[in-house]
Amino acid sequence: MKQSHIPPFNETCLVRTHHLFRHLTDAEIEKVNADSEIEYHKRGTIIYHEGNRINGFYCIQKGIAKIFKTGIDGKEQIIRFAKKAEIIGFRSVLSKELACSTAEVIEDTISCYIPSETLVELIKNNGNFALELLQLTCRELGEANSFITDIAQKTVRERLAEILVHLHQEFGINSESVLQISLTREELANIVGTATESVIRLLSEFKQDSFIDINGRKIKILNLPGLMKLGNVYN
Amino acid sequence: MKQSHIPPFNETCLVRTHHLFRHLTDAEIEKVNADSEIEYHKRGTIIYHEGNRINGFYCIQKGIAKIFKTGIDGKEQIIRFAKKAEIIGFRSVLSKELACSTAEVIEDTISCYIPSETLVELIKNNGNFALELLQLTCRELGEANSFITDIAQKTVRERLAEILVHLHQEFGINSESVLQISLTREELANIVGTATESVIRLLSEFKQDSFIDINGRKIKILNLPGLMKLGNVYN
DNA sequence: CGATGTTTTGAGAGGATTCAACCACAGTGG
DNA sequence: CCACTGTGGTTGAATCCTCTCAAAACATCG
Repeated sequence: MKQSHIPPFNETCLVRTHHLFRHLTDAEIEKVNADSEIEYHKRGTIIYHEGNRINGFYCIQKGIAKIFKTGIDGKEQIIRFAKKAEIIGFRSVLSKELACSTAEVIEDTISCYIPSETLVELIKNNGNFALELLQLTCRELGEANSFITDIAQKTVRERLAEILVHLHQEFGINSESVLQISLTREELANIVGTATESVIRLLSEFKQDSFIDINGRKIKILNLPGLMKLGNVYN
Repeated sequence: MKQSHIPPFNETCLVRTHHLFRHLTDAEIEKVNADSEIEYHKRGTIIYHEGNRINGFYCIQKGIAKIFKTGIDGKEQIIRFAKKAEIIGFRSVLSKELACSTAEVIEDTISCYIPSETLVELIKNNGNFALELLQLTCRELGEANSFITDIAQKTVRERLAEILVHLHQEFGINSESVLQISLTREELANIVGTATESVIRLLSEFKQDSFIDINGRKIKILNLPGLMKLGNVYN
């Protein structure tokens, strides 16, 4: 529960701008803003930890966090990332279980902490909001199911190619075609579900075949369609 | 969309008895019962098919269905099972996408089809129901995430042992310790995410080590704690 | 400039898949 | 009644993908 104390940020949560909250009334937005707190987290900070109780959820305003579960002998499995306008931690809040994943910052975040009572009240009182949140959860569930199928059926090579495509979709590339998210080889391995060394070997193969170019943690996407084909990604 | 026509079943949906629906008012239950239709499906029947639009969801009253996704070259990946009092298909209904999985009956079912409008109305008008459904979805999402971690990190042997434990938890055993769900070797493989031959080999290893006994599709659980240990299952 | 963490590369071991052949059994039809 | 056919289960052997272990090169940072 470490929370970095950094220069004040004189703004309320940007709730108004979040798709999820678009159905809230002015009064409700008022309430959410009043109940919530801005938090600042630096790279490497844990926002919440697997096994702990959490009494609220977070809406990311800026930065990126990785959400992962810890498996046997401590190996982490990255479930997803959360970036601007996405919410994390609500799953455990709603199912009233202890957090079953850890959220760690990989790019300094500003986030908005909203207590669970506020969330539950919104769900109970605002049907459109409840529906919106349900849809969001269902979409996440659908993605999780797809990932299960992929990880069960595809080879490591296919999965790595697919993950690169997904990262491209989710975080985009800059003017030089470099992925806008910087991950260690180990983190990539922990998404794909493989060993770090395998990721390294495959990345350099992809490089040799001109699908990508690598410069440290900067991955330049040279041939997106090629990667999609490699990863059997259709969409 | 094939629907077996079998002897009439003079009852309304057993909505009242479902945990999920406990917060409905009498009027709402009336409405659900009026809107819904009983359907009978025999083993092998498809309740809904991946890629099709579905305009309602199903509440299983009796029997078992397997929910699976179809991966590369048609190999199926079983995501979960649905038995009495569980609902299927609502995910796609709510996220307004085409069905992204197929539901096939593996033990004759009686189910209750409820149109999506009815569901959406309930969510919008009954906050407690919305919350309940959200919690259900969150729990499913949590399970999916655990499964991702397992499938990514455990060996096939561990996963198979774990699946046997899960099936034991979910479907129980009869007086002779035989699992109350009957699956082909291929179906087992499609849960675990492996080849049919691997399942066969491992099952007979488990048998040799007296964890289980096998008689065709009947799997007798002889040493549950042993299986849990084998599969690194803690709970 | 040590010191620690990350990335690379190599070699060997092993787990899991694939391919192939074979058996058991039930249902079909001549 | 029995050959015929199809599905599900089993076993063996060869192959290959992936992991593990080990060591070295790099990088980053106080």
